[in-house]
Amino acid sequence: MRKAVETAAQVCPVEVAVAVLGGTWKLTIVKYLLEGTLRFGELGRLLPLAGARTLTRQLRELEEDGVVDRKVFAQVPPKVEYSLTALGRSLENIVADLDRWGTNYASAAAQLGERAQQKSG
Amino acid sequence: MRKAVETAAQVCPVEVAVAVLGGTWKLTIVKYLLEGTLRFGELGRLLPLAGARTLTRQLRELEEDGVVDRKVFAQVPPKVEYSLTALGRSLENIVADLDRWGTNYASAAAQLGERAQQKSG
DNA sequence: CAGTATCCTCCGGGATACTG
DNA sequence: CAGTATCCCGGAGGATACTG
Repeated sequence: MRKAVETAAQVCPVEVAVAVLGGTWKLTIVKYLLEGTLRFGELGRLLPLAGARTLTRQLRELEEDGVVDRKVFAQVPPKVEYSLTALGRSLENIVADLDRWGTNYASAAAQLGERAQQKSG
Repeated sequence: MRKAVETAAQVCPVEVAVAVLGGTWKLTIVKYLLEGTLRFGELGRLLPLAGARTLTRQLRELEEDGVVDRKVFAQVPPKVEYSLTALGRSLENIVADLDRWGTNYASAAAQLGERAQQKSG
């Protein structure tokens, strides 16, 4: 259990959830993996803005937190497959809800933004 | 719209959700506000680990992102009330799900931890 | 009471170069 | 292909002192 998660556990269960899932790219990774196993390079192409080092770390943390499973094939060229654990799959509804909320938020925020512009402009 | 949120919007709706809700304390604040309006000091007492400066910033960001509403009473001693906007209230189910997931995670992680201990110890 | 101002530290995340 | 090593920067979050 990572330190951030332990601290969160002292506070509130929802805080635990954000400690595990809150990193940049993490929930998007989970969202993609919900559709099936992916190799490292495939994830990289799906997330063009994420660097290899960052992507690696996010995946390692998700692995350490028991959300994703990492399978290394001992071959040349190397091949590593990422998939969700049962814990990861249990996020399906939450991810779908957050996706809807985020979509809705984007349009709502666009209107907030317009009003803010009228205030300041 | 905060920069972090804008960046997230370029990536995926779920990333937007974590950009808005991902800060330390934020979802816990929302969880408490779902039960009713709270004053600044009350939130502070509910979150003893959060400093005043941090709490203030989280609340301001939530306000800027249209999740919470801040109402200042022009009186001495000062009084400020925080409540959820419609956007904030729309998080009710998500917060409940994350709370359940976090609770379940804590017990599942305890067992992962035991196994990890057996590996490394 | 509800903050602000100032300073500080830690670490997430990115850029680049290199490797088994 | 799937990383690691190294360096760097910005920003989140905390401690303390002060204020309208």
